[in-house]
Amino acid sequence: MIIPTANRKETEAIIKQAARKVFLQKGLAGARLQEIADEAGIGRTSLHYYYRNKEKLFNAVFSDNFLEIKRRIPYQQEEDLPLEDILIQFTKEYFSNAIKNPELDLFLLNEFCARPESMLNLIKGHEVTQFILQAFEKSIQKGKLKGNAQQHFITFISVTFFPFAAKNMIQQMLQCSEEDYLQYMQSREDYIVGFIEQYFNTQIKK
Amino acid sequence: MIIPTANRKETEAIIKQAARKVFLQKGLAGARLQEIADEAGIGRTSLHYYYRNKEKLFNAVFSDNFLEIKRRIPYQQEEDLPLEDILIQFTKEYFSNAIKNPELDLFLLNEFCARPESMLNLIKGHEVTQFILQAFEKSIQKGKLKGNAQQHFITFISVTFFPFAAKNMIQQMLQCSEEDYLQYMQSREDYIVGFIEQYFNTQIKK
DNA sequence: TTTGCTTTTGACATTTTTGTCAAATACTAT
DNA sequence: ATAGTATTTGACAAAAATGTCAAAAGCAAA
Repeated sequence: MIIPTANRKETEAIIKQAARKVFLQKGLAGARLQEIADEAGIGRTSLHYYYRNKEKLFNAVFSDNFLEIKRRIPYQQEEDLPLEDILIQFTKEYFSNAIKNPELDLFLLNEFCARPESMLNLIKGHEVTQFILQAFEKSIQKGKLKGNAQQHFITFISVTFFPFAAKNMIQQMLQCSEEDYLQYMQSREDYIVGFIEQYFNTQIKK
Repeated sequence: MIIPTANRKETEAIIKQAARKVFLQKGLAGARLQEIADEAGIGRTSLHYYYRNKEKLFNAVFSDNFLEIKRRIPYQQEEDLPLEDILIQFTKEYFSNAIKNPELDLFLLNEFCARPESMLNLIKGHEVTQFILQAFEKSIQKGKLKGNAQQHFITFISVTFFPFAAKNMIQQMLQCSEEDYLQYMQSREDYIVGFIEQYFNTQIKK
């Protein structure tokens, strides 16, 4: 009798990491098993041994990323925090995770397009979206914020999520290296905090 | 002697339109020539007759989209307009085009990832990026705006570009239909104008 | 209607990518 | 060391997708 050795899990992890890299860069259709194998430093045939086929491999990597996403989107039910605090807290935790994995965001965007159902689960199982949306609504109801909750919500997602999804685009637009980009993203966290304080707070003063 | 009949151009247009649809939906790697042919209502072999191969077809469609994108990104060299006016003008023209073609934005984002080189040309050939970035810089230099030009630039791109790229994601998050989404985008144009006036203008008053 | 061209079509070839299998190798417990 | 299992490998098969070609069909002018 043989226990699935630690080595197996290790290899699986290496493969998934390699696959992840290639999938994120090239997408499901564009990824080549050979490239993944090379990246993992194993023969292509071994890929089939561990994961019968491309789709299975993709799903394996992907369900991992589900978990990663949930980790990345922290959610604390302190209903009564002021809007500002909710947004800032979310931003901070989101950024600290997203900076480690900027590629994931574009991938997500695509999945929402390619496989909406599976993404729906992700959202449904995780109420943070509704929570933030409602935070905007409440703030408006209380007269602390002017305007439309949905639009504010979209704005908030845009300024936090998009810069990661558009990593390559931004690099090209600002004509900067990856290091510069990461630098921008590092300081962007503080920028966003300032943004929240100014924009979602000064609304009423107009 | 025969003049390339009007019919040829027509067929080419039909093919390109079909190809465009499939490419935007599936990306270069994911698109199948057969599907494009079906979509265009012609035999797959004819595709090769008009455009020798997939890449040529892609480029043909794509250079059209280059034009489309350039059309979509209006650029007038009125250097001396105030920042606000520049941004608002850009936003209006951008929105009027983007609403007709939300798919293009996500496609672009992906291409920047998968084929950065070809995207570079698009940007290089069109100075609007630099123009807007510089508009931010000038405004800061003049003391009319506080903060960092790059960050503001990213914010501006985020709130305009992202909501189109994230069409499906937003639909799921707001749990709304496509019509609702388009509705939101319609009214978002005005929202953004308000946003520009408030945020990129009130910065100094803090 | 014939000539000379363009366009379409289907059969086929090629290439690319994925998937299978059995033999070789490595590993582990007895 | 050996048996038994896990893993790797390379040769091969199959499938999927692209690309080529020549013959057929269409069309317009003489």
